[in-house]
Amino acid sequence: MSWSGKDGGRRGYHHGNLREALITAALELIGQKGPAGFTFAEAARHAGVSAAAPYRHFRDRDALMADVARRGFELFAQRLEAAWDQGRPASLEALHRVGHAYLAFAREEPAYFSAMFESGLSASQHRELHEAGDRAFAVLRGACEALLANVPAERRPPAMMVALHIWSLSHGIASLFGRGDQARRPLPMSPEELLEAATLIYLDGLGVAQRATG
Amino acid sequence: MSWSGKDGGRRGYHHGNLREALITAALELIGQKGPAGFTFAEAARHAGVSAAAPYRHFRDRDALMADVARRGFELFAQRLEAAWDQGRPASLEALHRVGHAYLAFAREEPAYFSAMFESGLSASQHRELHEAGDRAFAVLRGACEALLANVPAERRPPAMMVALHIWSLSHGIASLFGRGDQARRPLPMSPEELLEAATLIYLDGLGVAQRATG
DNA sequence: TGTACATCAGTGAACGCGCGTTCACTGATGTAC
DNA sequence: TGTACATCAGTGAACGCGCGTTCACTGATGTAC
Repeated sequence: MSWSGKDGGRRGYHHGNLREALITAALELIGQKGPAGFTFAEAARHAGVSAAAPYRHFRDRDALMADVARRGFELFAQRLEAAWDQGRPASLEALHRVGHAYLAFAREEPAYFSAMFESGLSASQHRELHEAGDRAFAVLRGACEALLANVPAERRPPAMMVALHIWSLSHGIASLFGRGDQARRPLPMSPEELLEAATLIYLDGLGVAQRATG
Repeated sequence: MSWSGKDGGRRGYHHGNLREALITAALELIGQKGPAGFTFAEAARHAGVSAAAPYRHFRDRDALMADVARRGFELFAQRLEAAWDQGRPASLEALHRVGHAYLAFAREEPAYFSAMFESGLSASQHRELHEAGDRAFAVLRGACEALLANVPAERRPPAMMVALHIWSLSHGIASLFGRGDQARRPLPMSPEELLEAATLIYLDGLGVAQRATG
């Protein structure tokens, strides 16, 4: 039974919250079988509803997938934002927390992660999806700006570039080693350690690590 | 017509090279519609052959996909190896070439790239796939060892870690920005520039950039 | 408070479709003698 | 060189299946008066 309710029986002819139930079902299926192994019909079955019912809420399978991905990006942005916690107590420490949050999201929410990055949806065709992705990136970018704030202007690297570098690094580690559904390759160290070490070395190369800790 | 032959007609009852033709068809289909949008039946149709014919060459769809991915890793390793060119004329320059080759592969061979990294095949279940992936990584690892050779032993970082860092960075950039099939997000600089800058900064942080150029 | 009515959110039957898979078969190819 | 035979690599028909989608329908809910 996928729909909520204490008594274990449908409350009536109407489901009550089918839209949410379909999204939950989609997440379960994507988590189990990857973004390809999820069909409109099976999501309906999971929600305990006829195959025609989902059409009241989503135009087609892609629309449902896009909504899952959008929610994923929003949850992702929230998690990163919470980890950043306005850069307290120090921006470097907070940036490490953001990196951990990135990896934690990939590990704990593999279904969202798949829908966001591997579902084959083109962000250009789904405006809200694109915007939600931008909001998540903006958190990382804001963090990098704060981190660089103490660097003298004449030798301050562009925050945009730094944010792209750290995003790419985090994403690469998450994709290659940090997935929850299947450990892709064994590592001599944890993904978290790998990311933290790389971040430190990179910031050292920028010459901002020491300052950022102060 | 997918099978080779000058006259444009099947040479006879036998295809002659169906195995290759199926792999070519799979690559076309994956390139067009992603790793999910490829079926055994459609690959057969592309090869101009009945739906039952592929079973003479592959146990099932997954076996064909795994073979595509394995070939992808082997081609990938060759490209990286050629780009490295034994570290000539200097290891840093050669390492940049390897990075460019990584991005070029993702852009020019999106079908292979998808099959290798996004097809949902578990490397643990396909030994040859795992081994082929290791051979590709070994090229990068060898490059990092050469790059670090001039660093005094007491402050030399582990080549394994450096290779993992650079692989992750390259893979992240390729996944997020460098795909040939769909430009995922606009960038203020090219993926190549982004990767090259990150590599330089990172190596600077390791304290090996200057030595490596010499 | 009750009633009539509009709207909403489901049902379930039906359809065409393509896929995966099996099967007995047969044309083509290679080889032993 | 010819012939018999084994093996290989295809065919094409058939099957069950699940999916996507449409449709007229109907039970449930909300609201105007």
